[in-house]
Amino acid sequence: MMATVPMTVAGLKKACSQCNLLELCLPFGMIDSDIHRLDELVGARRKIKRHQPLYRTGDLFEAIYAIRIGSFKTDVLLEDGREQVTGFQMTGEILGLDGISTELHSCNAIALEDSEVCVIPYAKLEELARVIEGLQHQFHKVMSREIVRDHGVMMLLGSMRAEERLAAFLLNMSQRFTARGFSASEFHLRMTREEIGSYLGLKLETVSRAFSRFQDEGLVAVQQKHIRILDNSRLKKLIQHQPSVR
Amino acid sequence: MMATVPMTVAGLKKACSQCNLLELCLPFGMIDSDIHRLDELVGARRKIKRHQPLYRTGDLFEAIYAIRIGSFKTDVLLEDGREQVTGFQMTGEILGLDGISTELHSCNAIALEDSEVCVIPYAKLEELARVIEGLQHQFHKVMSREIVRDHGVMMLLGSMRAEERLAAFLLNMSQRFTARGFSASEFHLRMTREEIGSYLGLKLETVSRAFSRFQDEGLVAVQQKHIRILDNSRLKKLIQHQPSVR
DNA sequence: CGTATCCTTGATTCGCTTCAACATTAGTGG
DNA sequence: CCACTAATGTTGAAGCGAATCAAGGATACG
Repeated sequence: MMATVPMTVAGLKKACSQCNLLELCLPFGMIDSDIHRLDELVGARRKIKRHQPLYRTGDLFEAIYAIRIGSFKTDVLLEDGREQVTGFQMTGEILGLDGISTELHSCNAIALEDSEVCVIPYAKLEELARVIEGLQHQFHKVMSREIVRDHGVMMLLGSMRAEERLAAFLLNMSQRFTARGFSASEFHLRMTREEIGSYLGLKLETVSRAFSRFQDEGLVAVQQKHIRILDNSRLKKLIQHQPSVR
Repeated sequence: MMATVPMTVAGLKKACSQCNLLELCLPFGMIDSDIHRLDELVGARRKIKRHQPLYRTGDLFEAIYAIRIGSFKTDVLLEDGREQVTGFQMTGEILGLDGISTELHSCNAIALEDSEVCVIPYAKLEELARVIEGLQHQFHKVMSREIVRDHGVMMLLGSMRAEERLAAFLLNMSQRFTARGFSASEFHLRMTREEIGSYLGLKLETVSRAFSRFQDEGLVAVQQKHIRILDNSRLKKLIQHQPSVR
């Protein structure tokens, strides 16, 4: 039942200890000697083509995934067809934590571009986490970080206006690109206006209009999916400033 | 630094193995022999008066909490004063998971009524989870469940209309009261209209109006905080039905 | 290179918010 | 125990922000 993971999928090359995403991924903060012990944890790699699912709602939960290359969105669908994007994930981030609770995945994870993930069999993770203190602690931190992130999105959806939401989204993307060694001020969004809108609780037209207004006001330069942030500090102010001074 | 927890606060009476909240709380699903080993985990009890915080944003994270008596809200505050309620918690539910990620709490947990919690020192929890497989697994499930719950709230905030949100909220409360052996159709809300509104991303007036409309249509009987659900199935339909059939 | 997808922009509509007044309940102290 | 007062809840009218409907334009992908 818990046999060795097949080595066919993408070959079992080097694992965590050789990976350049260390500072972003699960092993972040672990000591070197522990990280070497992780190499046995990552079973195989899996390539996912653009627009293809890594997993779907209802799929049996067996592993979590660390993104090596590319990016994903996660979404939840309502019976009547409404979609809510619950997050966008970039390299080094972990997918699949939703499945632990019921042993079935509770959302869809869709690749936004051709991507590759490390498959981390969950049973093996729990086993190793019982032996490697640092791994246990890091894993808990990853889950907790996801909870904190979700609270931030609730704040966004529940209390912010359209332009504030988009500003928060852009600053968040910028910060995450920076953490990956890319430019903080210039980047390429992998998702459509509709997906951004779904994530922010807005319609795609509203997202488009907000982009245009930001452009008019010299906050950002927008050319389709290519974004250049021109005035970071004014974007930040936008988030915290009440519209009316009351 | 990690000395024994003082036994003064509320005395160290019997712990998990004697508790009647087993099926709802952390030990859910664990085998009896393991549950007995949990008794050393729960350090002390702590009483929190109505409107008082169990912890606040920025507080050092040292423990998670299981609610024994009463109920709480968690919220996040923005610099400009805006509040987002991120959840309401009832007996058996776990508070404080947000603190693991940075070792500082990232939200406020406020008692909605006079309440009592079991203090679970986090260091001790990690330690025990390395030895008791069932505890490890249960703890992970609790965290994952929180993530899944948060995704549900995002769906609510991002994709639903005011009446759908309130219907979803009422059904959720009903289901949780049921799980605690209370009536599914009649219960007392501990939170104000403003707090419900903050949670649902609505103003208190909108919540009040939605309640009134539900009452007019015979879905529920509302008398301030006392709620009686009259037509459960119609409430459920409300959530899934698109307003327009297109 | 052609076509489907994605994006932008305008006009109008609609749902929720805001502002305001009043009603009710809960909490406090005499 | 009752009177008083603050907190909470209800309801109406008007305003506004985002959704909807609609058309045209740019891009990217097969």
